[in-house]
Amino acid sequence: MPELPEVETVMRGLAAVLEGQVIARAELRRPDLRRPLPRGLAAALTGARVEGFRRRGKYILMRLEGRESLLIHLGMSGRMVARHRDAAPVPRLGPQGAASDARGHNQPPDRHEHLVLETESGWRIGFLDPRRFGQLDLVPRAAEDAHPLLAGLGPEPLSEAFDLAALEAALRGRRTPVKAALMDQRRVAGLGNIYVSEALFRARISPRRLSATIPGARAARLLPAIKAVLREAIAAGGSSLRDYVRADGELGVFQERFAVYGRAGQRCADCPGGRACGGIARLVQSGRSTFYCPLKQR
DNA sequence: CTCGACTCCTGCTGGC
DNA sequence: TGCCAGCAGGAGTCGA
Repeated sequence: MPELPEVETVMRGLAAVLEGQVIARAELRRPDLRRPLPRGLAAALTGARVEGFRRRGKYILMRLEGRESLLIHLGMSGRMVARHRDAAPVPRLGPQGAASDARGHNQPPDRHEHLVLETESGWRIGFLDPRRFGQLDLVPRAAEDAHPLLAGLGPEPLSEAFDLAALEAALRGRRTPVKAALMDQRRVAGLGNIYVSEALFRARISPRRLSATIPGARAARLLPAIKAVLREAIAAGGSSLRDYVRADGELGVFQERFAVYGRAGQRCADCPGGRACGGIARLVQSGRSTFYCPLKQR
């Protein structure tokens, strides 16, 4: 589910309620997600003060007072939901993210809520992940970036270090479609299926074009396209399609500004006049849907 | 090394 | 109405 903008938004929501707070209680409700969770996870969280957060690619790092950080990956369907004990009941999310009228009280615990944190100040944070593609781990603070899940990640696309030379280096010489190269977290960290499609549309580059042919003028268009679409999506609170909600329960709204993602058959924005635009096309690459305008993207 | 195919898991949607 | 194939924002593993 979540790509960099959604992860960034979730992290900010968590920081707003957890920074400086002490975790009074931590309950792990199952021993594994896709993989076994570290033993002692709940014990390590209980009683710890949360010092701060940072994001690396699609991973969130929650720094605990002491020697460890909690590493969080939301996978496809992971959500973090923060609620204060004094708040009014929050309606359950139904299909399409629509709120049902179910009352918050006396509901059975959500069977997909795998970790629950409660702070001394009354906040309750649930980690929910129906598909269980997410990951949680404890990582020594002194060597966060050496964690196996983080060590191989490519540059942060919104960092200054991610400049034209860095993008070209990531794409140069690769004989795979540029779509796949940009999805590869070892090349650039944080892009996923939505924002790759959107960035390629903005840069007028076909997702089928070989990565090796991008360096040069095309990379010069692609770099600002990547940065802009990510920045705009963060400003919009991410994109809410199915599972994703912000930690505060609000929905992101960037999905309303998708130019191509999920819009097969529709006309793309300001397609050149004269020739008939066949509309936005959908194709499958590496088993994932790609959306693009065959006329504008070359 | 590099690739695509397959796999993990649950839930929703759309077509019959 | 009910059933079921297909699809979903991710990423590790495997074999060619």
